Amino acid sequence: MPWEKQYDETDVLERAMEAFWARGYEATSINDLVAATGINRGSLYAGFSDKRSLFLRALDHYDREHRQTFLLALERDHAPREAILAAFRQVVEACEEGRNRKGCLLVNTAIELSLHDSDIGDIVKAKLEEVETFFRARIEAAQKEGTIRPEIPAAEKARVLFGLFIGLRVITRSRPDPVLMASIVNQVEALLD
Amino acid sequence: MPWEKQYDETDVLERAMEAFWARGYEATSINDLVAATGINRGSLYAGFSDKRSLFLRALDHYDREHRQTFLLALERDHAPREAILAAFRQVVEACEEGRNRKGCLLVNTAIELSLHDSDIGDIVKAKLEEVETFFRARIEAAQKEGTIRPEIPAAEKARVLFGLFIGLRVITRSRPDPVLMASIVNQVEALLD
DNA sequence: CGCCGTTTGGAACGAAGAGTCAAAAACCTA
DNA sequence: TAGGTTTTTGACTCTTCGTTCCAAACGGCG
Repeated sequence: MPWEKQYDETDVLERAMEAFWARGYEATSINDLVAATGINRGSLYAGFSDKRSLFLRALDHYDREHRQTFLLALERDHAPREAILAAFRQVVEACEEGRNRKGCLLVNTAIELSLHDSDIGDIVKAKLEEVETFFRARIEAAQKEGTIRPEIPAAEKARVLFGLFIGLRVITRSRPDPVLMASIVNQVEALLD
Repeated sequence: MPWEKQYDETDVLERAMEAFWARGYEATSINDLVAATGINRGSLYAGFSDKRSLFLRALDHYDREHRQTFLLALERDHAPREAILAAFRQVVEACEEGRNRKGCLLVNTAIELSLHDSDIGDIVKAKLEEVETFFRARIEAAQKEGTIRPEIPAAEKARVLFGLFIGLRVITRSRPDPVLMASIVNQVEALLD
């Protein structure tokens, strides 16, 4: 019967994701992916069909292991209002400590591929909408709790936070200036008052 | 003596810029550029050295003809406070009319190339800082005029507007939802009160 | 008119791109 | 231990990439 693959699929996806995240889709060659994942060219094709399919899997991996994990952790560890603040603060923190200067793979992909690959565009759009939904849900929960004023329009504010968050992710990749990032975090606090 | 070039350099730069703007640097091949500009491969190399140099020139052309022209027109045609609002409104308008779904070349480039090409990174950073400066200068002018309250910290607010503006430009390229964009414009009004 | 230096156009180059294939290696079952 | 199946491997194809080169076309100046 079939025997087990020599590589761990999740491991390969993680490394491929890192490569795409760092350089983007077009600038990452199959050779780069072979080097990054450590498995052979043929095994890559046998296991993941082609470059685009691998990218799709890597993007999905990113969404689950980063975007979703990130938001769930915030939801779990913080009160609703603080969760929103923590989302911004943690991104800034990771950037300043050099842990993440690559921005957000979903945002990077939105810019690189959304316009010309509508399948990917739809995926990215759907996943990013969940970020907006996260903000809205936290605002509504905070309003129930009494930590955000009830007359604030949750959906509208969530959209603004979403826009500001996207801006911040671009900034972390291209101009990680602490002063600039601090101003944005401050504004988030103000937005919730 | 040498005779005049058969093509208009500015014209070629404009078309090359459009190509890079639509697809990004890596995804635009020399063949694409030959097709887009209408001039021959050899003439492209004779006139612009190589792909990267042509991109640099196209980026500079974008900065002058779009970013700078855009901001100067706002400064000329609007009162300080309204100029800020108009900046956001005009971007949304152009997007909704389908005139510009390509986002901003500087923002797109910030994400695609800033991290791995520091020359380009520096240029993009400098040009984008002028957007932030525009916001700050308009706020300060409005404060002198009395149309924005003097106790608002101009530099800090300008940084927030800058972040929100970047977010909006990403959104115009990847998820041009009128409701989403309207919320952002509304928030800008609120920010200036 | 004929020379000179540029521009032009397209063929041609080597390198690198994505993707394929067949033989060897590896594991599981018997 | 031997057979059957699947993964692994790296050499291979074919295309496209960015770039170069050179002969032909051209316009101004003597």
